[in-house]
Amino acid sequence: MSQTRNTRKSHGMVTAQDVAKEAGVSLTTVSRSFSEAGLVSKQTRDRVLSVANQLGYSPNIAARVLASRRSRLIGLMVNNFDDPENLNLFRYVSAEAQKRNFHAILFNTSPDRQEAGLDSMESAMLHQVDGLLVSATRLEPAIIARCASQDKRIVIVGRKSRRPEFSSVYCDNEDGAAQVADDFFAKGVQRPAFVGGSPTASVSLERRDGFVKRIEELYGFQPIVREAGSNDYAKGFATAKALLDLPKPPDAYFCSSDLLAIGVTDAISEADSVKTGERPLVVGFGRTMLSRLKAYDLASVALPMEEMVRTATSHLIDTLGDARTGPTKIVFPCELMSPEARK
Amino acid sequence: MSQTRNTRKSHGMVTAQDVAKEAGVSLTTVSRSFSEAGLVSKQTRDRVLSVANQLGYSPNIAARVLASRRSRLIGLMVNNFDDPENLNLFRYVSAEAQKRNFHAILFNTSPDRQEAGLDSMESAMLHQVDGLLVSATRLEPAIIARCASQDKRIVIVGRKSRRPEFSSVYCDNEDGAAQVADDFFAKGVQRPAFVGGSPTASVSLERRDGFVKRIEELYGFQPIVREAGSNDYAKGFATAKALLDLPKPPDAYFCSSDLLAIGVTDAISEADSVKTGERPLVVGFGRTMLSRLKAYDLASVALPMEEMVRTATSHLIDTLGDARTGPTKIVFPCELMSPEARK
DNA sequence: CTGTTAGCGCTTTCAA
DNA sequence: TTGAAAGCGCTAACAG
Repeated sequence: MSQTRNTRKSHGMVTAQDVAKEAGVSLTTVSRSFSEAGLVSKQTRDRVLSVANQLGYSPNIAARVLASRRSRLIGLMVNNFDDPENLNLFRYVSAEAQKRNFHAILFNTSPDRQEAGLDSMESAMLHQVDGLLVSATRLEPAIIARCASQDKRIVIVGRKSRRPEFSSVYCDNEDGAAQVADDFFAKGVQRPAFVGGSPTASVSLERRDGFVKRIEELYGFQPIVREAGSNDYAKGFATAKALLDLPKPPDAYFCSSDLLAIGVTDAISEADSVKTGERPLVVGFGRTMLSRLKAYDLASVALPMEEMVRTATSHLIDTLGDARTGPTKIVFPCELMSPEARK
Repeated sequence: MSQTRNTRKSHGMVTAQDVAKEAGVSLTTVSRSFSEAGLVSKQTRDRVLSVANQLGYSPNIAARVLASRRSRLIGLMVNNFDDPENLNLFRYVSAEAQKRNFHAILFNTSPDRQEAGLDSMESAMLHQVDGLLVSATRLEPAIIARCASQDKRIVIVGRKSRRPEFSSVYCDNEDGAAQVADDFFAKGVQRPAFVGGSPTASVSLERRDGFVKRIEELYGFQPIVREAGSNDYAKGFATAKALLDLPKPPDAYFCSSDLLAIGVTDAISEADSVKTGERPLVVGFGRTMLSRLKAYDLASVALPMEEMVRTATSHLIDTLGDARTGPTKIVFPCELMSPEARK
């Protein structure tokens, strides 16, 4: 190979080669000194590291990825940017990933983007993400196929995966919803209603199904069910408005998220029908910051968001290595909490 | 070179080489067919692309990054995961980046993480991010130094950069705050107060300074100033509580964020002193979802979040190429809006 | 424990 | 317009 260049490459980047030369060891030894395993004597390693430090060397990730076929990058696919709670997804995924020397690369798959899901998936693949964390919502079949074909490890966080090939980490949405039904029943609710978010979002569906099922068991009839269309405040508001116009409006609303519940609550506060009569119950889901606002002080089903997200992230990272740990489901419990409950 | 392997590498990945062979062209031509520029005849290109497609080829990003020294990755450094508004940062950065075939890689620099700022910076460098988008808060000097040394392009979004070497895209926080002062004055407020978030966050400081300055001009004295400590609901609540216990509590609160304002409002609602007298004014900043909640219906200074974030992102991407476009400042106007104002 | 030797898959001069 | 060749900087067998 023509060594027409001098030690420092034209780009001014110090390479492992430079360090090797300077420390009087081989390139391999430098490489090894930078990988965790103890393939190198502490003595040599220390020297290498110190020389590297002196020279201002740091390994080139791209080269590492190319050679090792591992990127230490996990793709984070998210499509809901309306629910404030999703901020916690970013927070804990990034925190947990970084703790383990991984990083999250963001894929916005929200439906209002042109090149949504599948394209993101492609990009993700190209970026050699080691694994994929998919937030709550439904995956398009095309995407699923694409993943499967690459047998990338995928963990779905927030909802149960129907596809057996994916792991998922979630809370027991059905059970949480059933608790609400029980509560309604115990409180003598007559006309229970469910207000869901996006009818394609599994989380919302799971909560709906759990609720409907238990209501049927308890009451012998189905609750009123409305899908707001998406998980957002205005939609919750509008949906409740419509419900309040019914001849006999519901006397209790179970909403598939706190965000919707806030909207529903506000609609109720405005309604004339309510000002005269009894105030209907409203229960949300998530026990997020929103449910804690004093002005609402909403009953809500609590779920261990941080633990869920961290678990999902570390589970993903942990199982990247083993060819087949097989898809796993990790379930966390939910618990309906009244607003007074201090946490 | 020993060609001991067959066409398809052991890893089952189709390479540009494979495509070249199959299409009867050179590796170079394949590469060129995949880069935008028209360095290749339409005819050849089409053939290459079709063959590639047939073979299921897609370029390996790591190799591309290694060879080209460009990653099409922008680092997004964020340290506030409490303010729901920050979700919009993720939303619009990722949307805008993806639109331009870039991706955002997330760096959580929140102070509660051990290996916060500087380490993230290191990682960012290693990941060969082409540029860095830094959200509103203050940058540590060490980080600044590190960036400068690599002369990476950096854009600060949400606040004015004090360092001349960085570009920033922000709204005129001082002016927005001054508008609030004017409003207070016009409404006959007697004892104005400012409630800030983190005293190290420039956004909060800019808003404070703008407010204090104008109040002084109008009133000839300084408003009461309190720093909640961080931009979060509970802190806002607690701060207002303390203020309400003063012998002569403020009759108007300007808060550096809607989140704080909500907390302040709730504290006020609870206070005995208020139940009897006049209800003090509360004004927030951002005109976020929170300020629109009917239960609060908060006056707030509106800022063009989407435009700001998108502009910052595309400005960053646009200026990656040119060695020295020189740091730029792009300012958007703010406007105080009363709750009634429909938007 | 350390070094040698091949690449990983792509971009990029330089020549044709 | 196309191709040949030389790496980008690192990892990973395989020896020793």
